[in-house]
Amino acid sequence: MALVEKASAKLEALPLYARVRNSLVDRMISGEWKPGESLPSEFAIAEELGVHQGTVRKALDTLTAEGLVVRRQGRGTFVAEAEDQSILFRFYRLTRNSGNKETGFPDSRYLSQIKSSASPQEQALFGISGRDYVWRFERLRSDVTGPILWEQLIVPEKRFPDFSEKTQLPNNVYQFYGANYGIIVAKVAEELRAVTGSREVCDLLEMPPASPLLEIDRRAFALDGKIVEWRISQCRSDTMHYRNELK
Amino acid sequence: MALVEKASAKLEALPLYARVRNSLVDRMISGEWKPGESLPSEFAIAEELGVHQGTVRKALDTLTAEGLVVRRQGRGTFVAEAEDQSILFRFYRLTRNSGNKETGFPDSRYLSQIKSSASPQEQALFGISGRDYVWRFERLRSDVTGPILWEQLIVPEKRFPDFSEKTQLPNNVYQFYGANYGIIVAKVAEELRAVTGSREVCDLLEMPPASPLLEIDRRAFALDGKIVEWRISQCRSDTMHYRNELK
DNA sequence: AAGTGGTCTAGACCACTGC
DNA sequence: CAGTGGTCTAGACCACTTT
Repeated sequence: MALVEKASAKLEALPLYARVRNSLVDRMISGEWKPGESLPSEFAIAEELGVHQGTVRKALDTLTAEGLVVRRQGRGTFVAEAEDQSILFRFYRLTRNSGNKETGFPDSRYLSQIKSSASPQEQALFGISGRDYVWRFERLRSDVTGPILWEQLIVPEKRFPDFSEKTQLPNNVYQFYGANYGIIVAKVAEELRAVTGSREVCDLLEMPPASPLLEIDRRAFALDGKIVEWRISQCRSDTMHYRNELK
Repeated sequence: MALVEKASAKLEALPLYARVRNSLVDRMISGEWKPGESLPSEFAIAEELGVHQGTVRKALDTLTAEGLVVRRQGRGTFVAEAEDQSILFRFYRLTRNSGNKETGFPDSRYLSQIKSSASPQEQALFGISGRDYVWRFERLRSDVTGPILWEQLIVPEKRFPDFSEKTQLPNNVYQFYGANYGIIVAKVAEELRAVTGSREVCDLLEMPPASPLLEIDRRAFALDGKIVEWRISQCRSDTMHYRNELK
């Protein structure tokens, strides 16, 4: 039952706490603990794996730093939900320019929602074949002041088997992925560019044609390292900006 | 000599390791240890402050996570330099689009360099008065393929007393701040927008007039929490993009 | 009161660096 | 070889949450 024989530990590449961390991640991937559910206590994990509680703590500290679990004193350790660490700042960096009025979380209007075969680029991105399908969503996000951004969202059908033309994506899609498919978004990579808005998008955003827009090309990675979502957004840049803090 | 009486620890708001961390940061701010210099060993700090070595380790782990120190097994603990954690990715997120040819670190050509009184916005930003001065640098950064970005860089004279019209800023200004003024840039906040390039900037960047440019408004914070540099960059967005990874 | 995570001390041993 | 940071165990006590 021990995670590894301690005698062989010296031969292993990774320190013990890192192997504990990995074994916990594996069990999250397998779905043993879904987002929002609690993990066993430090002592329980330590006993199960045959290591000291302090070593388990270090593994859990690592997971906390990675944002994969949330620990609450007196309550327990929980698989992080997309809600935790305030999605608004974790994955949503767009902010109104000033007059910091809270305009609330943006609402989404879906413009289209179709299943189609994966393009070569999508095949490469998602690691799927030409016979596989992807779902493409096109939506317009607005807050009380009006339209903010236009967005195309693409996911591989394989990982979201029972989608249909009627599937309603909620505002917080990452929580939706977690709750319904056990998919934990562990990392997001974004590329930002300034582009000239097409006539169609400018119309949707209620801007003059050829306005400069902030384009965000985002890939969301699941715990297993594979891309589960590709998203291209074009955002008004007159009233909004993208915030980033580097430490 | 002890950091705090342990008896009074219960009354303190912060845990011991956090107070150790803060006292170490204070000494970095005071200039006792400058960027690149080494701190005392864990045991030495522990003895000096009258705490256990494990507590000092936790404080140093925190500082490592914050990027303020770098630890090297067998050698010691060093105040982080701007070079550490590879400046290219820490504070320089601009990358060529594809054909990932390494085009090298961009070179800078200075277009102007003047001292002038602080505008109201600059007074607020830097916390200085209307009688204080700022230095404004305007530069064009290029790599082997040509111009990449135009940039205006503003620093308060107070913190950089012996600047002159002849001061040559090196490419890596943060290392320069550290080595020459003991200023450790602890945090950088950026706001990104898409803008329409002015005729002058488009000319400098060798782009058609009114091209969409990626504008980056950046404030650099020193260890003491004050802003030490304000920078506005406008970057070509046809060949370059801004990369960001959210975890 | 019992169970959880958070802090702090204690000490052993390992791995790496530089003399 | 001595000195550094890195890992791992061990156990005490505290703070918070739930029952």
